Amino acid sequence: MNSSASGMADPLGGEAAPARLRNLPTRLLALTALHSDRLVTEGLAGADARQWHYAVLATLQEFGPASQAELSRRTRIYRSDLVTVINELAERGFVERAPDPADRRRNVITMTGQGRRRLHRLDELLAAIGDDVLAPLSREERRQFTDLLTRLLDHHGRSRHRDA
Amino acid sequence: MNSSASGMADPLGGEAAPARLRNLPTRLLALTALHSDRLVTEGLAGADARQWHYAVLATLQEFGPASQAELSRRTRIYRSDLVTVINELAERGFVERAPDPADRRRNVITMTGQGRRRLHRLDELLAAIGDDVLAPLSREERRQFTDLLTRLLDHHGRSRHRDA
DNA sequence: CCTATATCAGCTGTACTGATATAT
DNA sequence: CATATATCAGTAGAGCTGATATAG
Repeated sequence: MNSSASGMADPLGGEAAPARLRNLPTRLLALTALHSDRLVTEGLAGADARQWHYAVLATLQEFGPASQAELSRRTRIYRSDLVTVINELAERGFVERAPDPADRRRNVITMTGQGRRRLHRLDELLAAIGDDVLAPLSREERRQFTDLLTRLLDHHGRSRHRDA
Repeated sequence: MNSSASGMADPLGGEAAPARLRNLPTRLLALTALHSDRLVTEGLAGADARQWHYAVLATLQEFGPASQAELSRRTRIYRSDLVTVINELAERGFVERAPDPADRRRNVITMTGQGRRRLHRLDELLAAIGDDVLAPLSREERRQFTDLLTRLLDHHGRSRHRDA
């Protein structure tokens, strides 16, 4: 009656998780983020967009034309993945890619007027999705929540673990 | 070692992200979770374990022997993936898989003594990792943080998934 | 010579879907 | 027949790595 006739992990009729899991902060964080990501991805997909599109357009808006390498640094999108993202944005007329005459290794990515309009549309969309994700929290709690996340991120951003 | 000679997205010397991204709650959540997941995965890998192992052992400890379907419902691990997880745990002697004589569609999964010891070891490990992830927060802030996450999860659990 | 850039090809692990054999 | 279980095969997208051609 409930659901799982295929290999599904019980969307609807789930039984209770053990206390160890219910109270594990890292797990709560992972599950919340998973759900949030899903809402964001679905919401953007409905407008033929992806998170990475927004990240690139927002960066161009704030810092002006930039090379792909710079966009990579600011958005944390891998340069290899950025190629595709810029392709998608260029196909849709939101950015233009042109070789940099001053440094011919680089492409200069510039946002178009359409891209600017697109960014504003995505601003609205993401605000709505954010409201949905944070729905159960009061305004003050939302402030708290983003503040705590920012502090966690800052802390870990300073201490990088990469090597081994 | 510090920065990008290959296709890397700026481990260390990243330039500032635009305000739109720095303030986007869904993005903060995603990045924090990504980092947390990485610490958890690495920490557990150092002990030849995975998050799913812990979820299954914790469930068995709290609710006793169970079928794979029940474990799937309680842990949210897909049944198809549970097969592998149980294999791994069984190989290591932490659980036993036996056909259920009362319902021969089922396997009954039972935790062994070794499994119990393993669970306690992972409890300690995860507590240490959690401390690491939440390091910059005071005890009261940690409480707040997990409380906010729980409320978000509960809220959304009614519509899409279920936990409790 | 060494480094940075853009691009390409590919890997890994996670979440998820679909199908099947078997049992109830 | 309809449903539940365990298993297997496979997909989609994210995050990441390595290599290469080219430019500084």
